[in-house]
Amino acid sequence: MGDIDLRAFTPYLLAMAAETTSLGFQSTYKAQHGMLRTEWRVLFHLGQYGPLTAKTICDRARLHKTKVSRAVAALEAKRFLTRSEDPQDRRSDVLELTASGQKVFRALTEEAARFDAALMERFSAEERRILRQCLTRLAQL
Amino acid sequence: MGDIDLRAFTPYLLAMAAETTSLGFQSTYKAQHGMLRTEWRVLFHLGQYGPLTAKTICDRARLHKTKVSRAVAALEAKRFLTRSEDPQDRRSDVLELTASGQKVFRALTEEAARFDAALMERFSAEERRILRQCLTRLAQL
DNA sequence: TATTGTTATACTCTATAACTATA
DNA sequence: TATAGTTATAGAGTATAACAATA
Repeated sequence: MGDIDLRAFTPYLLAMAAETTSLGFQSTYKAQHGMLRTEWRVLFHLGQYGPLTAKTICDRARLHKTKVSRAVAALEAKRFLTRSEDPQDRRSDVLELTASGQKVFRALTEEAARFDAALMERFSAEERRILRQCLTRLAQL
Repeated sequence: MGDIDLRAFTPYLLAMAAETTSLGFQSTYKAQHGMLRTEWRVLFHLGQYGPLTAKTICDRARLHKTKVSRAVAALEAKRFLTRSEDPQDRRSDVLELTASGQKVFRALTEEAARFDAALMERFSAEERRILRQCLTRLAQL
């Protein structure tokens, strides 16, 4: 060996690309709305799919229940969501975005779409298709 | 908006792919050699490019001096590198891998090459080329 | 004055175990 | 017994400021 360059090592390249691209969007949800990454992911799922229990968010977002629990508490403190008792299972609460939470969701999804479009602008349609396909498969290992 | 899926958001996809692919290789340097990610990166640069000062590693690896400082101390404690005074600048030490450090470097680079080959096996030559090119550009933003 | 490197501090992120209340 | 959710704790990652020694 000895002829490998770290810049040719896929996990390294992925980590660098993820770090670089995340930083830009991070400022949108962090600086503008005081949210952490997990909070934004939980807010996104509630905005996109409607009222859900924490368990459902865990399954769909592939997040551990402790992360969701803390993100939900933080979003509740910011008045971005409310809880109501789940009639089918009293261990769970159904979580729902407030009007304020929905407003932030819309602002963030719009910002995300703009951000992604700006990122992808530098690639051809073919490159974008292959990039997305490769990343999706690597993420699902 | 509202029609964006988080799985179509490039920074999210990159983060997922990076996390998934990193976990596998992490066990190699962590479990087998007790190293953290930054230590492996510093060790790699010393193994690949020979004796360097901390400053040079900072520049080449794009790592902050505090991270390099702590990684160097950890690698020194493991007897993977030694310091010697830089004749040109007494603020710096020249860092050099020990025989033990070189052995670990060779083992890890071989393992990295195998790991990468196994990852890329599922893609065509064209897909690999485009993936690498896209990631390199995204990492350099 | 500026740079190299170290130490201190804080915050984010990840992972796990232990606990509660319900099922 | 098992599951939904909470709390506590520790380790890892990131970022910044302050400092000592040297340039």
